[in-house]
Amino acid sequence: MESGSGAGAGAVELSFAAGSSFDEEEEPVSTVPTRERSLPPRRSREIARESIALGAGGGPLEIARSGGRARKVVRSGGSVGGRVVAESGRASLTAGEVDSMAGPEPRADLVSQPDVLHTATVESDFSLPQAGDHLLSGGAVAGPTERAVQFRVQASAGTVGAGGLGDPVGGLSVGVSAPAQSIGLPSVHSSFWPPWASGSWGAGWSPVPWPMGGAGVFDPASAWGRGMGRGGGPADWWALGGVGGAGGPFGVPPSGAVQLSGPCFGLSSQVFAGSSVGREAAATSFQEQVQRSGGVQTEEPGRRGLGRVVAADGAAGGGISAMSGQRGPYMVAAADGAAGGSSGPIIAGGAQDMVSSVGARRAASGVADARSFMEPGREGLWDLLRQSVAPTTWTRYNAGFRRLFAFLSSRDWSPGHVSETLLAEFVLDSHRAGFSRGVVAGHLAGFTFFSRALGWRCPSSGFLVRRLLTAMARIAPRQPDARQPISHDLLTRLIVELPAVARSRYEVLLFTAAFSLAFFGAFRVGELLVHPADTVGARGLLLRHVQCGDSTVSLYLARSKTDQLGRGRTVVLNKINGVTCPVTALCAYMAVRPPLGLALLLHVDGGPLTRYQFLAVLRLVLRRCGEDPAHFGTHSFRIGAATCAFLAGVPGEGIRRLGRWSSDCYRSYIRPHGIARGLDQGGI
DNA sequence: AATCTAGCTTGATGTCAGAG
DNA sequence: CTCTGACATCAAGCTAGATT
Repeated sequence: MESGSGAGAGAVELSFAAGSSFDEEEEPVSTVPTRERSLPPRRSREIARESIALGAGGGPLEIARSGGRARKVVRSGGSVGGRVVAESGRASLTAGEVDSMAGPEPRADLVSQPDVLHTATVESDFSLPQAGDHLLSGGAVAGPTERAVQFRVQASAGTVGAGGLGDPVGGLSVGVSAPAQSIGLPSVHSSFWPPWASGSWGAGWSPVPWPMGGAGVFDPASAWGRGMGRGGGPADWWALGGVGGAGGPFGVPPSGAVQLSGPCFGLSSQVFAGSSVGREAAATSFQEQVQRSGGVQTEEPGRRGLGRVVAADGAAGGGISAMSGQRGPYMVAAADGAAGGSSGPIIAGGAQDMVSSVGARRAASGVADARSFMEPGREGLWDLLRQSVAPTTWTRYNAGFRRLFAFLSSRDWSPGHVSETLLAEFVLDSHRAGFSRGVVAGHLAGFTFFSRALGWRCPSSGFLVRRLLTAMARIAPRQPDARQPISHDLLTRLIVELPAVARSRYEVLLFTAAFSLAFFGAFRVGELLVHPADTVGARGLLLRHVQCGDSTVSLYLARSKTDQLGRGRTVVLNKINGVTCPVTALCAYMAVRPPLGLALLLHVDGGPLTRYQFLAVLRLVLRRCGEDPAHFGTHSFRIGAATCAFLAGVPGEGIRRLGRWSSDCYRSYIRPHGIARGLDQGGI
C-alpha cells in the first residue's frame, strides 16, 4: 500500500507565489504564475500594532483601532479606571461602553447598570510603578449621553501546555472588571511538555496499524483506553484512542513555584500576577503573542437592552457595521452577528462616535434583536443562555430570528405568541422566495429558540409547518455530496508533487505535515488549523498539543464538533513507511518550525496556516496530479481516511473511532467509488 | 425493543466586498 | 490580483420521540 517513494529527497527549493509567510531569505524560484498565488500584504497587522494612548486620570482617550480592512480612530472624552496588578509589559486594553445611550425612551434600569456593551481590545506598552497601585481612576465619559466606559487592562502571558486547565487562559487578567481572585492562576505549570511526554503512558501506546491493515501490536491490557479514560477496550487497539476526562492527558500540578523552562516556543508559562519570576516572561511572551495575533484582540460582544447601538458587528479585522441612528424598541438589528467567535464589535467611544461602516455588508434592517424583548434585570440569564450553544449557532439563530421577525412584522403581528398559520405563511413565503428547506428550517429553529427563551408560543413543529417543510424537501431533495475521497495513493502523489508548487523547502515540509495529518488523523479542517483571528487558540491544533516521539506522534484535540464540552481527546499516529508517514512528516516540520505562535501549523513568519491557503495549495497540487480540484475539498482527507480504513479492513467501530464519530454517520464517508451514494453504502 | 425520522445544533464551504 | 472576514447556505452529526 505504501509507495515508499522519496518525494522530497531530491526536491530542490522551488517556490510558489502565494501565502503569507514565505521566508524572504529563501530563494524564490517560482514555478507557478504569480497570478495564482502571491504574497499577501501584512500591513494591516502593522497598523493594528499601533497602540493606544492611555489617558490617565480622566484625560482624553484615543484609540487607534484597525484590522484587516479598516482603521478608524475613535476619540472620546473618557477616562479609565482600574487596579493594575502587573508592573510592566505590554497590555491589551479592553474598552467597552457601559451602556447604550438613551434613545427617545431611555430605560433607566439599564442605563444605570454598569456593564460592557461593546468591547474591543487593543494593546499598548505599559509601565507602572508598582503592582497593586490604583494608577488609573474611573470616570464617566463626558457627553450628553453620559456613558461610562470600562476598561480592562490585560497582560497576557500566554499559556503553557496545561491542558488540564481547559482552554488557554489569557494569563494575567487585571483591571476593573477582573476580581482579584481571578488574577493569575492558582497553580503554575512550569514545563512545556506535559508529564506524559516522559512516558508515563508508555505501555499503552501501541503502534497503530491503520491503515496498513493489521500490522500493529494489540495490547488490550494497556493503560490506553482503560485507566486513561473512556471508550476503552479491545476495540481500541487499532485506533487513535480517546482519552477523556476533565483533566485530559495533561497533568497540572496542584501547586508549585513558578519555574520557566528553557525555550518555550512562544508559549510561556502561566504565572501569578504577583510573581516576580513571571513578570518579565509575561511581558515578553505577551508581546510575542500580540505580534502573532495581529494586534487587535476582541472579546465576546455583550450588549444591553434598549438604546442606540452605534457600532456592532465588527470583524476582528476591523469591519464595523454602522447602526447609528436607530430608534425605538427594536433597535439592535445586526449587532449580534459577530458572535461567531472570530470577531467582536469594536467600541465607539463618546458622544460623537465616529463609526465606520467599512466592511459591513449588511445594512441596518431595523429588525429587533431577541434580547430587546428580555425583561429588565435578566441580562445575566441571557448571557448564560448564549453560552448554551456554539457561537456559530447563536449567530445563526439571531439571523433566523431577524428574518422571521421581519416577516411577521410585515403581517398583523405584535411581538409575542405566534400562530401556526403565520409560521406556515412564512414557510410558503420562503419557498416562493427560493429558500431551501434546510434554510427555512434553520430560520424557524432560530426564532423558536428565542421564542422559548422569551416565553412566546411558537408552534414550529405543528402539523402544517412540518408538512410544508416536508413538501419543500420532496420538491428539492438534497444533492448528494460530490466531494471525493483523497485516497492514500492520492495522498502519496500529492506529497510527491508538493515541491513543484511550494515556494520553499519549508513549505514542502509544512504542507506535507498538514496533508499527512489531515489524512491519518481524519481531521476536520477546523480541528487542524487555527483561525487567524483566534488569538487564544480555542480551536485547532496548537504546538503544545503535539508530542513527537520516535515512532509515534500524539495530538491532543482540546475540543471538536463532537466534543463541544471540551473533554479533549488524544489522537495517536504511528510511524509507517513511505513519504506519507505522519510521524516523519511532523517531526521534519517541527525541526524547522519557527519558535513562534500558538498554532502548530504556521508559516515561517509565524502566521498560521489558513484554510484558504490549505485549500489553495491542495487545489494546485491536485491539478498537478491530474485531478479536478472541483471534486475535492478539505473534507476529502477525512472522507478518504474513512474510505481507506474501510478498504483496509478496519471494522466499522474502528472507523468510527478513527474519525471520532459518535454515531453511524461515518458510513456516508465510505466512498470506494468516489461519490456518496447513501448511508447504507459500504455494508458495514 | 429495534428501527426510523425529524428536529436541532454546528462545522464546512461558496460568495461577496473590501483591504492591501 | 490575492487574501481576509462576514454572511448565507449546505451538510454533518447527534438525539429524542415516533413508528414498527
